Amino acid sequence: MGRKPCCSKEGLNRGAWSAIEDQILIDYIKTNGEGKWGNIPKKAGLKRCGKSCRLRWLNYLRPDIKRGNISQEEEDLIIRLHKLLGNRWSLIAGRIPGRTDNEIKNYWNSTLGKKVKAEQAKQSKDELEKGKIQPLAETPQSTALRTKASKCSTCLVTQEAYKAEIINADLVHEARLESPKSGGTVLSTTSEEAHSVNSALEFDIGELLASDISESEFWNYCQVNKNSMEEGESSGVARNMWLSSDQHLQFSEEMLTDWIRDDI
DNA sequence: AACTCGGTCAACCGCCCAAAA
DNA sequence: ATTTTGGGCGGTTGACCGAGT
Repeated sequence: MGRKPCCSKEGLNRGAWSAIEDQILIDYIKTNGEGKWGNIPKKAGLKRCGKSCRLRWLNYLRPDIKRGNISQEEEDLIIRLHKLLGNRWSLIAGRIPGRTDNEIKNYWNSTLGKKVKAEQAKQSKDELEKGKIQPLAETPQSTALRTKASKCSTCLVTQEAYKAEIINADLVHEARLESPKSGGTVLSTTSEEAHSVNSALEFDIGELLASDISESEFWNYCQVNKNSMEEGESSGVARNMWLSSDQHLQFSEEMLTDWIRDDI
């Protein structure tokens, strides 16, 4: 039963790839194409496991990989996408041509993450000094949303789950709502409880990310959601939507008026 | 010159899940 | 229906390098 193992790990090379190994892999893929990584070591005569071949090709040898420093535009995009998607490096990389998930992850961990953190700290400090904002712990909004996203390429997000995420404090683990127009995701969640909620209306995040839905479609979703709210809940949802969309969505005044009447 | 330290990045690890058998 | 694997992912490691002392 099951599949045969792709390769034995014994007797395989590890560590840095040599130029000769690189050339063997390039030649093989030029002739046979990508995929079937498990077969490559045997067929190409490489003493590497299939996983290692795949990684080497995708992160280094692929012809469409962009070399050189990350530009300012790319950096801005990475920051925006990270804000939207969290540590979902492959998704971020998918939207930055020529850059690999590994490269972006490394860049974030070594440079960008610290930079963003420092800027945020400075911004908070400035605003605090100007009296624009209350200290975080005292701000009622600070508990509204946590925006850490996690791996959810296959997770299903339900309307009910979304409600649960936003409204029920016990279930608010991670939720986000962003504009597809801004190049981000619509909604993601990792709440186990929320996942277990049944609903007829399900959204596959992977599909949504790939489908590039329009803002009006997105807004329709919000309207449907809103209409299913109990009295008194919609304002809370609206607030959270507003908070989460503040920097990314360009909702019109009319759109928002109905939602944020009392709560902000 | 020798050493330490911190940053960078390629490569590996371990997990998850869809697909194959 | 069940077991097993391959592929894909994010997290982590460790080699390497340059700056500072």
